[in-house]
Amino acid sequence: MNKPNRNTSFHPPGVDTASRASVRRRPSGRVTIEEVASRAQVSTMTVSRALRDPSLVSLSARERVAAAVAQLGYIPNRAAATLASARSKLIGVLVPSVSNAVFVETLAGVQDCVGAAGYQLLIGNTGYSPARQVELLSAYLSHAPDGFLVAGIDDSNVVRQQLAASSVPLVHMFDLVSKDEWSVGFSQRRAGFAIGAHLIGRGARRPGFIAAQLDPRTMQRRAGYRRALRDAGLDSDLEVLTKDPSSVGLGCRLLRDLFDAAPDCDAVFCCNDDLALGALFECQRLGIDVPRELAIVGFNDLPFAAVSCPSITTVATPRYEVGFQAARMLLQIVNGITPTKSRIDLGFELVIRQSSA
Amino acid sequence: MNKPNRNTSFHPPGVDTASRASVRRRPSGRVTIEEVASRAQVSTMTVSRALRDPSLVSLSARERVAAAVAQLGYIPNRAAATLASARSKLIGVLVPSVSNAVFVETLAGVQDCVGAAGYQLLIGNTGYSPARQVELLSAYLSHAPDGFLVAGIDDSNVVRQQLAASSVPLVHMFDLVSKDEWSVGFSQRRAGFAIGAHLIGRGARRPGFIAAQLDPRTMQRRAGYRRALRDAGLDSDLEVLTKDPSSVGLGCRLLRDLFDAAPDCDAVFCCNDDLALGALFECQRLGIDVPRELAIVGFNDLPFAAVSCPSITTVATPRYEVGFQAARMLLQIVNGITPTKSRIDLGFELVIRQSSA
DNA sequence: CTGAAAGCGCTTACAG
DNA sequence: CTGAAAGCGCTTACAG
Repeated sequence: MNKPNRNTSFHPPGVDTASRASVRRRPSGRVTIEEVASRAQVSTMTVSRALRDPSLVSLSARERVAAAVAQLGYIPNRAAATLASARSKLIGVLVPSVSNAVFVETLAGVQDCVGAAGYQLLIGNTGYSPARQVELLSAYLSHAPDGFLVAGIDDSNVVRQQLAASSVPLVHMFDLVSKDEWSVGFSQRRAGFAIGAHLIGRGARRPGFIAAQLDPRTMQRRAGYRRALRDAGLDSDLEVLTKDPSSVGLGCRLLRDLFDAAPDCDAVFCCNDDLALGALFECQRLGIDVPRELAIVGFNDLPFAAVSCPSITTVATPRYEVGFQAARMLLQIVNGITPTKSRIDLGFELVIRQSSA
Repeated sequence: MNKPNRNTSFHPPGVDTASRASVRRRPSGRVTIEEVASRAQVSTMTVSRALRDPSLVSLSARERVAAAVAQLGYIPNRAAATLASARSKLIGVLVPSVSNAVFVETLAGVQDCVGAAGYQLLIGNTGYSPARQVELLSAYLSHAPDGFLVAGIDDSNVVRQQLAASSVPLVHMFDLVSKDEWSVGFSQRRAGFAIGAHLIGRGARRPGFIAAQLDPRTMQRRAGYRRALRDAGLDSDLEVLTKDPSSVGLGCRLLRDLFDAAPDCDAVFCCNDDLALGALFECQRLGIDVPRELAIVGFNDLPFAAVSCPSITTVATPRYEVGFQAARMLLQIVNGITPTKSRIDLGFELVIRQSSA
């Protein structure tokens, strides 16, 4: 054993390994790279190399290191590695709502992409609030993430400044921003337009729109949808909007409000599938036949939309892919590779089902 | 400016601040505590104290530090703090499925509890796989989390060893384990029993059970449910089980399978609300009247259960509270406070609605 | 392919 | 209330 005594007040007479009395130690109890090195009869540098890139090290050294690591149960200390290398292997992810099924799948895409490369995620819920964005950002910045992946970031003020000042690379998810920034998403506007066009093509004379939260993406869908109606010479002003957070129950309420406002309404575009499901339930309760009396369209294609009764027409969004591709882009940037395109449009697909057949 | 020159190859003649030629620097570009200290005319220790606990520092020092921090845009480097203090302010959270709405709310509870104390979460998806648990655990261990919060951790083998060896405090969520470990949850078994008893009390003669995933918690619900049936002298063997992951669509399929197996089935306990919703949709498609011909009961009380048509009887589970309380318990342990109870049973509530009225 | 030295940016443990 | 010294456990930047 050539490991020095530590953590002991017992000094065997005659043998004083800590002869330089001023040396103080603060042992953390963890096995360090130094212990692995001494056991493997190599320097700490060789252990470090063997662990990060075995090809840099001779076979015999590699084997001795592996054995020592296994015997000692060595686990590298990332805080030390981060401090020394200025690489945290952490990625900050900011989404408006982690409870929203849409972002849950996006996070899965991100996770699947970065996990293999050994990155961990710091996931933050901005709750659509700019103040919260600023808060989270500074909290995350102290962890020195190698990059940021963000959805629905306020496009003005403090947030952008903070980000720019930190010089941490950032990729936008969902929002297709200006070409001098990085982004992966699709056009909410065009998706909204496609829905409007579908309802018109199907013969709707008095379509309505119901929406909650009223975040920018929702408002873009709305703009596209309204454009389609106006292009066809239809009234686009029939809508029930609320800033309340979206839920199935809210869909029930908004559907009722819509019908109260316009009993002749014959189609409704719900800004997301939860609202559409609520609208469908409410129609069942009110005895309104879907789609004969009222066509219903949702947004996102959540799993239940395909199997409800009737099944729900919706727009399938590439949310998993948005997360995956955005993460891939970020990893490229982090590793000094310039992505070929600064803006990736993943498109969407209108899925016509029974609720508007 | 008493800040030494850095990052420059320009050496003004006569003034050589880096006279000791052997000193090499690897500047990260970040503002450091040293720069704040020199600007505030105090030592780095005073800055450190002012930032962590202002009460340890004189008012004037505090003010100068605050001003310097603001002027320089200083952001503390957590990696350095972690290395020096052996406190990472990171908490590892392992759940079976981050896409499951149940765990999403649990994570929200955890977040709300630890966020205020400045902790960040490392969230991992075990996918109900022991191998994945081991993987995630070692990955997280290198970040030296101050504690772990886990749900559905394999109760045998490697996992527990890893955890014990690391001596990182751990609290179990959902599973109420032995009293010499920490846990917050409720009795799945009793909840299952309550459902069985309810269906019997309501007059069910031929109840069935459908379930997916078949994780331990599901099997505990099943055990309680079966016990209730057997206590009442009913057959408890009518069930359709699959290891496939749960979904609304799967609920449709399992309901059909159940009816194919037993056309006289008059009630069904679905192991969760997604399955129950699918079962309800399928009944609507098949023209089966719920609850007259078939009573349906779900589990978890997800938001849609209260507003579907008919609304769905289910068990309201304290999933947010499980996360919050478990996090609270963990924080106490981390801070050296011994929680009064090692096992907190949060209970559950049977919510009877139209689908089994 | 290998290693000795220095440093990353904080906090601990002392000492005043 | 304040500060100088040492150290946390790695990796960078050199040099062989």
